[in-house]
Amino acid sequence: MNMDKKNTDFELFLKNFKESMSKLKIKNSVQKDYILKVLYHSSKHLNAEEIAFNIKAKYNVNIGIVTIYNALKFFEEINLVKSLSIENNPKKYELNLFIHHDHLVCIKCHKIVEFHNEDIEQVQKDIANKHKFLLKDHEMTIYGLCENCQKEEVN
Amino acid sequence: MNMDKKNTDFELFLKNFKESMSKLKIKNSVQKDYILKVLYHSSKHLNAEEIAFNIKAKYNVNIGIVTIYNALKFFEEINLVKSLSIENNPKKYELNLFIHHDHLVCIKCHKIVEFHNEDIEQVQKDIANKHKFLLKDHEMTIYGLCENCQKEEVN
DNA sequence: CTAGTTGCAAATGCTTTGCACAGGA
DNA sequence: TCCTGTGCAAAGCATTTGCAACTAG
Repeated sequence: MNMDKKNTDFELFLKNFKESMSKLKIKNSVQKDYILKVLYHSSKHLNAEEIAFNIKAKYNVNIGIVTIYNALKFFEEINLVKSLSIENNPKKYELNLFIHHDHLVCIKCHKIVEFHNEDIEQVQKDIANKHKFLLKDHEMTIYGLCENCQKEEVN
Repeated sequence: MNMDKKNTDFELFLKNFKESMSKLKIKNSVQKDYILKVLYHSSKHLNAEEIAFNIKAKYNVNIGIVTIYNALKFFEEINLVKSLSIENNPKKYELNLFIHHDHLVCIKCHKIVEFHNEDIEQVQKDIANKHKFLLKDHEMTIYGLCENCQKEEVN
């Protein structure tokens, strides 16, 4: 996907989002637009500070960290964003637009790789049923050493 | 398992633990003993404050919260204890003595149910291999509403 | 004796809250 | 205009750090 295509896709997504908000009588703001824009275009999961930093770096716009937290909380409530907590690090956020996926995390460099696995999707249903839980979501995180960090371990 | 049996088991476990520490030239302390005792006898996952509270309640012994954190960190390093972070709540700890298991968490009452599933154990290996990660561990947490909380939802 | 442990007080770091003000609808 | 969203300053809370006193070996 080239950049023009991705930008157009984003504009479309943003337009839809803003229309939905209007219907729900929720105010739009440029701050929310920028947060979504950065999340949309980021290949990595970002924490609140990184989102603010990226907006400043890419668009030279300052957005208060409180606003970022407020917006992320709101986005999570409406299920547009998902968060991921790894150990004691700050929460990382990503848009929740596509198919459910889980994460592989390198315990050394903290690189995150996404994966999707149908067996896991099925197993979660069986386990929830067995324990009479009404399934809402699941999170699977595999910890290990990525290829690069394995090499460095040898040194 | 009756209480006498469980206490005897614990005494044996503690004896072994202390001997291992001695061999490694690591000092023992009554504080660590109490922390292990509470974790051993708890059916639930406990956070640092709860561990301190339980030691006070059951044995009328005061242990500084810093000491609890220090000990838990040490226990995690030697792989005797595992921790579990759920959303923004304080980390919960459990002894890591038995077979690997994962968790079902009720999003309403925060009840935690443990489960073990061989498919998940196998799938994690396949995924780690596929992405050339050296597998260390994994965590799977299923979120849902437990039986009781589903009933309450109706009201 | 002495190196490692304890635990108070203070610091840290992420996140939330209180509130005055700005800006969408 | 009215009401919600923004964002500074301050608070909150789990956890860590600095360090003096203590203690196991």
